[in-house]
Amino acid sequence: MAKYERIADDLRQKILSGELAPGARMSAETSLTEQYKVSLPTMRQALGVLRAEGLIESHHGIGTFVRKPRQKIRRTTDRYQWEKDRVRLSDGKRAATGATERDTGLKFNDLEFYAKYDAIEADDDLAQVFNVPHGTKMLRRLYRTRTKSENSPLSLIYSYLVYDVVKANPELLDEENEPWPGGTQHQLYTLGIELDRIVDEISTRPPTPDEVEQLDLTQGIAVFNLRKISIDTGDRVVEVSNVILPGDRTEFVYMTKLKRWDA
Amino acid sequence: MAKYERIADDLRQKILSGELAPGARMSAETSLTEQYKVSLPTMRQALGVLRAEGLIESHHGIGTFVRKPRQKIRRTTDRYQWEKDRVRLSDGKRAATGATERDTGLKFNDLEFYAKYDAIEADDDLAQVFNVPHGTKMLRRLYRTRTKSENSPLSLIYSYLVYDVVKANPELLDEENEPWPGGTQHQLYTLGIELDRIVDEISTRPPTPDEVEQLDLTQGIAVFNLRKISIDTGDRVVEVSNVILPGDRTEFVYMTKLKRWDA
DNA sequence: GAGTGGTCTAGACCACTGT
DNA sequence: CAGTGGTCTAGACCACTCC
Repeated sequence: MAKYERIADDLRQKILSGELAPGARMSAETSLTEQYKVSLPTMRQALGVLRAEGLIESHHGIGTFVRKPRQKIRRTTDRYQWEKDRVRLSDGKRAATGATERDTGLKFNDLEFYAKYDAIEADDDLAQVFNVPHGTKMLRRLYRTRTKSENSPLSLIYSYLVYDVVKANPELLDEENEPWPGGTQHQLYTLGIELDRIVDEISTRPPTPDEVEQLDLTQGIAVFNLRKISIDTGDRVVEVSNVILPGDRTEFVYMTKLKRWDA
Repeated sequence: MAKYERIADDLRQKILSGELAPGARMSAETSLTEQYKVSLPTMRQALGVLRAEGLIESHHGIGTFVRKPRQKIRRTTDRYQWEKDRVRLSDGKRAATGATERDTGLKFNDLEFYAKYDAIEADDDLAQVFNVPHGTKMLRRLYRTRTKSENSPLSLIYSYLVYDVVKANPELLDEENEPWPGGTQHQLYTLGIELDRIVDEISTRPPTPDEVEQLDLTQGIAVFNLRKISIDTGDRVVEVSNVILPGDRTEFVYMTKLKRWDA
């Protein structure tokens, strides 16, 4: 077994056993090289292994620390029905709280919303999902929600709608109207659209360099890619969202109710 | 910007643009050091970045290759109802095909099953999920399914049942009876248990060194951790599975049907 | 300024694969 | 055997953070 693996194993065991507690500062790299009697690059390779496993994180000029488990965001299956039930409530009640607050347990005032709209032409992928011709004009909406306290972004959302459908209500074309009380389901409601079902496709992949920066990830932490497809009562795809969620903070919970056997 | 980042950016662009096609063999490291006029460790650092992004993979003694996108396993929401519907079919029909074949599109004969049973005492986590005392005797079942063609494992499954519940049917205590036609839902049926609902909790994390080996992953590829909780018609937790799935091959699809607004 | 992690080098040797 | 990637060293310099 390689030296760096032995060192990584040793340090991993110390972390998992609690000898090195979450949040604890580790010895400096130069000091560790003396302890383990190896060269600096070898020591750094060992630490790189633990970093990729999400066990430690290093901060330039400060030190290397044992990583604390992060607060999970639970995204549950009943979220969508909850949103639908709220669509026809009064404006005030809808504005009081949103789905993000529900997932995180945070308050409206803890969060900072950012939205940006633009128009694009449907690429092959979008054209296929929406079942519209390639090049169809689409409204693309970009959302970012950050917590004020930690200044940590919760997700990156890219939402797509067919432009000609949306323009029936010009208020929906203006990003200044975000955050919209009641969210997308209420926005669609103003167009006379009722949702029949929502399909979630969940995959995971390594983050792009851009996402590492935007979501404040450390090396080795994957992202969830959630594609959410909303289908209306006429079996038409009316909205598609790509939601990028940090893998270390997110948990999905889906409940499948089964039919009873006939008596 | 650091040298290794410039090199990684350059190679990444070549891969994404298709100049380096999927499956293509890259120049040897020593050759790349000459091209980019850097030292070997720096070159290796650049390649390490791309490896962590899942774009390339290296094989000792052979070379470094552009990674091909892998065939996805789709795990859909209607899988559980499909399993339940099959529980009361004849033995022959149940034996003909299983849920794994359904997810992957493979045939029974393409797959190699492995099961190992043992008895353990419930730790805090299991005791809480099952709502039984700490230390309760549990049947732990370990499953591995591999494709014969690729010899690539599809998942690692750890399934837990309360021992005293299972022992009513001694056949369920013997791993030699696996693969059991109709799977866990049919096994529970022989105990007189009918499932009411199944809750899936999905999270993602970096693989442990053991999982990297078992699932044939490369550095930087996360795993899905699916905790599947089966609840019977008496609101009792009857089975819990932890399923470890390779992040680069798996996609979850969940459909949420919404109630209609009152007319 | 002192201490930390981040980058980089030139060169050595080893381990694995295929011929 | 030749060619490949994997490991390791000793030492240098830089960039960042805190005091």
